[in-house]
Amino acid sequence: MDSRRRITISDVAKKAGVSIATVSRVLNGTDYPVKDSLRKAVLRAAEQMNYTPNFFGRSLKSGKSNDIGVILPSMINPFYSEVIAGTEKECRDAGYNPIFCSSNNEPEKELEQIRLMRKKCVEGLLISTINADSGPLRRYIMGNSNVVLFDQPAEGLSCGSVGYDFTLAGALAAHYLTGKGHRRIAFLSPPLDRPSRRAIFKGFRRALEESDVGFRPEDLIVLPSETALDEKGNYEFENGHRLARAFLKMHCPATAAVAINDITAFGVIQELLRSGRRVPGDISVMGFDNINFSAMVNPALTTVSQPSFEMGRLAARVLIGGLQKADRREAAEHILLKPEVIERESVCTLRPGTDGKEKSMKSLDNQQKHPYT
Amino acid sequence: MDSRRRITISDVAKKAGVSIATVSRVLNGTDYPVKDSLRKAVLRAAEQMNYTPNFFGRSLKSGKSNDIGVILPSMINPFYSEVIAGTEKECRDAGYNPIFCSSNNEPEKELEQIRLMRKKCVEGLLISTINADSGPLRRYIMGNSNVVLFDQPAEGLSCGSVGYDFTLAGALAAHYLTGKGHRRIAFLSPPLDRPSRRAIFKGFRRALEESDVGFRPEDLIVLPSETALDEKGNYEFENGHRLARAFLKMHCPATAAVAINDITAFGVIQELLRSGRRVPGDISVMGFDNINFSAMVNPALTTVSQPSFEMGRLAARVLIGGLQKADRREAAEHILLKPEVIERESVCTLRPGTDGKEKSMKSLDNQQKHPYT
DNA sequence: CTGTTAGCGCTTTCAA
DNA sequence: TTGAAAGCGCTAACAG
Repeated sequence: MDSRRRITISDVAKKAGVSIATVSRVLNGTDYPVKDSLRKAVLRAAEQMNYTPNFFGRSLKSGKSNDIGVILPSMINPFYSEVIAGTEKECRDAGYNPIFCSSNNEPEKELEQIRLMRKKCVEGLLISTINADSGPLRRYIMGNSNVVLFDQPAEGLSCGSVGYDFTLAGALAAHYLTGKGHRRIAFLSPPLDRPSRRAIFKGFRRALEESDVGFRPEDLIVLPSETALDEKGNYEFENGHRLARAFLKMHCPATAAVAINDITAFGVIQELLRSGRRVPGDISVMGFDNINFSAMVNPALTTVSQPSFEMGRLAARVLIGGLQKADRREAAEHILLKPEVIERESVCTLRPGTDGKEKSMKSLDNQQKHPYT
Repeated sequence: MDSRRRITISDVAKKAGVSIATVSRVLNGTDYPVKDSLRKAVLRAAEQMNYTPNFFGRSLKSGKSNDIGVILPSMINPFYSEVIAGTEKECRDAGYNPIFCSSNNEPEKELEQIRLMRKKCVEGLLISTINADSGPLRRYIMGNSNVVLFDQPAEGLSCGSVGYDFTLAGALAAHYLTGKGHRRIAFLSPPLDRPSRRAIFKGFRRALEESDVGFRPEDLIVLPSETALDEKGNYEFENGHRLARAFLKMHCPATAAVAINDITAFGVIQELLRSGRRVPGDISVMGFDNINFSAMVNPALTTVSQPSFEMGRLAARVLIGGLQKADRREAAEHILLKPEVIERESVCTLRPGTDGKEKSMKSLDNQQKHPYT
């Protein structure tokens, strides 16, 4: 960054008229005893020369980088932006530097990023993996130390994790909607290839089957393939458009639709609105995630929250906690975050005994609580 | 990451029965001549031991880190998420690793991040500064090398920059709206303390004054102070709510409102809708930025684009270009990105000769082109 | 073609 | 209380 050669510790030592050892001692703020006059001289020299210690020298010597690698499927998706915010805060507060990188939803790239992080000697790794099969991951994650997985479940990896109860989330959505009087509920999703998606659907379906309303296979609308993700990354919205078109085309009689996540729900709502349907008047829509924007769209989205910021923060906390324990043989920590339904405006309550084609009522009334929390 | 001591180059050398120099040569893929049998032995040993070179050793020796620091006001704001995506792509394609960090909109923190990046010996720095006064920045940005500023203008710094024509953006919005028949247009913003905000307003006001419609001071509605930013970072939306309330309370007769950015516009629209106004039926709303979500809200937001992804990409490109030029005395590169209005659904066209209280017409018609491009 | 060796900047023993 | 010196892992100049 300087145009000139970088100032090193020995430049400072020379100027202050002391040894490099002394410089190192005062600049590292240890309680090592140094005569006050020398200490002042060092401080002044360093200040005057605008000295900045070189991390590489230090890290090479100490074997510690102070870095934590964070690998995400995407950095443009607001869900992960919120994770990043939580992670960054927690890491910096603890004196670590997070290094974020995205796998861009490509399994091979994820592995590449892991390799890169190893080269950079990160002290730990936070991963939201898209390698459904944990095999390849295992190769790079040796021992159970210093890695915590979050967001996406990964079986058979003996490392810490911060997960989310996707199954319960699906169930919560089903209960909420049936509680509002809906008897036919469509489930709208791109291919159920990720464990998280499958879990949401499983919970949703089971909750319906265990209630008196039941679930009909024709109410599951799955896209044949995911929309290709462009550079800007908002393929999920486009998925929503396609899903709504499919829904409309097959004249699905559902009075409510659950989309696999908030952005997809935005696409569904927009397409429905453009086709002349009212939301939630004609059909109610729910999402999953509760990203910031869910509160900003119109109608504001009723959704099931996945605490993104908290997840990012906790993942960092678990990792750092493990780092600081000398004893690595301790059991890895596992945390499971709970979903919660966030009531807003995109779901209407149906009057009992009707078939759902009536007018909407704002669902902001809180009278109908869901059975879980 | 391993539970055991890390494998070093000399471990590999020992196992392969060669010197460390040979290992270095084959593993770095130079065209340095090495006998084929030895090369194979090295490769095999490295593979078997799962050897990963240590960047610190390499960087210390070579003086190059391959890292590029990127400092942003926020990582949760989707505008910057898009910048990040562009930057990450460009950096990785060129073999650099971007290191993202946020100043959290705090000038002091920005400086701290710059210091940190220096310690980490980044080869260059990309900054969207919030230090309006470039004085403190200059202290850390010595020489004109290896820094490029983007997004926010900063005067008097002799480094590369990728800017955006905020003034033109403001003018474009004004022209677009007057072209649609609007004669009273409110300008809604938190305090005009940042150069970018001031520039937008300046362009907006001047365009109005130079046209036949003029600008009235009472149509500028500025919040006394910005909403405090919470951890989740969506204070701009709240600003929009407050702005709309102020607009309503003062019975502003404007038929259109321009908000300082898209998220603020979302807040404005939502509050207007909740007060019973129709958008764009009763009042049209425009934003600035064209973040991904602008297309997802209802009505979809008509806005003036600031090419975020492109900006991030270009900033990285300019920086890397400079890095690779041996001659640092060359003039720093400056790029100015142009705004463009993105027509969607939040602006209606007024029939000439009426006072704007009539019904909306979808503005998706493209008949009325704005005078710039 | 291959190996030996000198450092890169820093921390930290060890000796004074 | 201070300084000398070893050495972290790696690259590259130099010698063979």
